[in-house]
Amino acid sequence: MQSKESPTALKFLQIPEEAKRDKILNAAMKEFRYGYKKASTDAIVRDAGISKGLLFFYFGTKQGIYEFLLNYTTNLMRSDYFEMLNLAHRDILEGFWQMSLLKRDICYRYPYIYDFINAAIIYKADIPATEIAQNLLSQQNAVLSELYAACDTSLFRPDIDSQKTFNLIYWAIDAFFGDIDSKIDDKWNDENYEIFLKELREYLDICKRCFYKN
Amino acid sequence: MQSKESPTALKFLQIPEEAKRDKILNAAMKEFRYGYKKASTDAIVRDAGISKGLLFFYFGTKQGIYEFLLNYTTNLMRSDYFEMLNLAHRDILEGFWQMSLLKRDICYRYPYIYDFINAAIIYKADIPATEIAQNLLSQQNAVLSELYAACDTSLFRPDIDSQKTFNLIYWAIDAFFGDIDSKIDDKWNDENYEIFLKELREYLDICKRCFYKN
DNA sequence: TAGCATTTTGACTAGATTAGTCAATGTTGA
DNA sequence: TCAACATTGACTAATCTAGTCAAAATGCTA
Repeated sequence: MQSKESPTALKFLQIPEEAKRDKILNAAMKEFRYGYKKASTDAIVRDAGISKGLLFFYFGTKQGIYEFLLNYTTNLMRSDYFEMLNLAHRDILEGFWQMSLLKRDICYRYPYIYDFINAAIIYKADIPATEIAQNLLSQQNAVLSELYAACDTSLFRPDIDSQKTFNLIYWAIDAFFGDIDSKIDDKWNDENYEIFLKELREYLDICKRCFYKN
Repeated sequence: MQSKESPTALKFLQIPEEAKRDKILNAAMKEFRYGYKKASTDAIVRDAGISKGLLFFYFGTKQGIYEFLLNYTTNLMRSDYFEMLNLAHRDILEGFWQMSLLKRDICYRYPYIYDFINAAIIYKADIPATEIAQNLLSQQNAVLSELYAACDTSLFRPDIDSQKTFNLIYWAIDAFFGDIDSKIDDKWNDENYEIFLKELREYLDICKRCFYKN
């Protein structure tokens, strides 16, 4: 009853060990970081520690891997962003704080997920299944707009353009993540988690003091 | 008297037309954007509009191209940063303003130079001639430290850590550049130059009002 | 005009890499 | 013991790789 071509990569989803699944996903995200064409399936299997045959047993084709990855990451981000939007106070700094916690969790599990998603957006030229990538892009932009719309800008200093204030806060957090990422080689672990949270909180406090009323 | 192996790519520097030189440099930077191994010399010549033979006539080997590029960009950045440090007022916002003007000029001429340099720093693993790349990295870090050292932090609000204030300003400018880059497809031209300057100035003014005394 | 040096070409090579296959082997549970 | 499934890795044909080189184009001098 089960077709040979498995468009939803059923076989892959049936792997019982989550750790193995994630190892394959991470290897694939890492390799697709620079777009579709430059990625090598040999490199993926080498990195994931599985055989060539198994990868194609799971996904059928290279394009199959890529499309599964696009869907997987899109859904992951979508559910997390929705959660964030629900949690978010109208105080945008609290919203960003929640988002940062989610982002940190995602990056801990999938260190290359943002690289992968950015590549999908930037290098759409050499990528198949563009509709999905396009969706992803508009979705990402939509989240920022929604956040801004939900944000109580009356908390901001009245003498400064609130969209620009919003951008400055967003950029600060984004750059802080980038800075941390470049400093940590083995990416995230539990001991630098606390340091990270403490420092991030300090930056958010500065933003509050500088960009908010009083 | 002239050796067959030309380590300094003399032949290339002797090209009279600057436009042709830049076209080759840009094609190479674009292709080396993801590190050394993933770059294809075929792609470079295709993009630069020259023949395969000519590229190797200029640079000898693929590694020759890469090393020349590393040297070229390092020197370019070094001279510009030195100029900036001289120009920089002790008011860091004015220093960043000068830096932004230089950066814009560089990106106008070499759209992929920052991608190239970042790749050299991040993916040092797959790159030959690591000493040069290492130099580049420490140089880049040194510039930020020098800027901070030269900066008159007494202009900042006294109730906020001045290193963090410095970082926030730097990050804002950096993210602003990134944001502009992602919006402009054909990168820079003369008409969006004015818009860019105006908006950047606005962000710097906000920084002044929020992070400086009074 | 001829003649020489320099610049430029692109077809060519040998070797590496590519996505994808498949018969064989390992593993599981009943 | 056996059958269903998971996993392997050597293998292929096609493409891509860095680098070569004889030939052609161009510029320069006289």
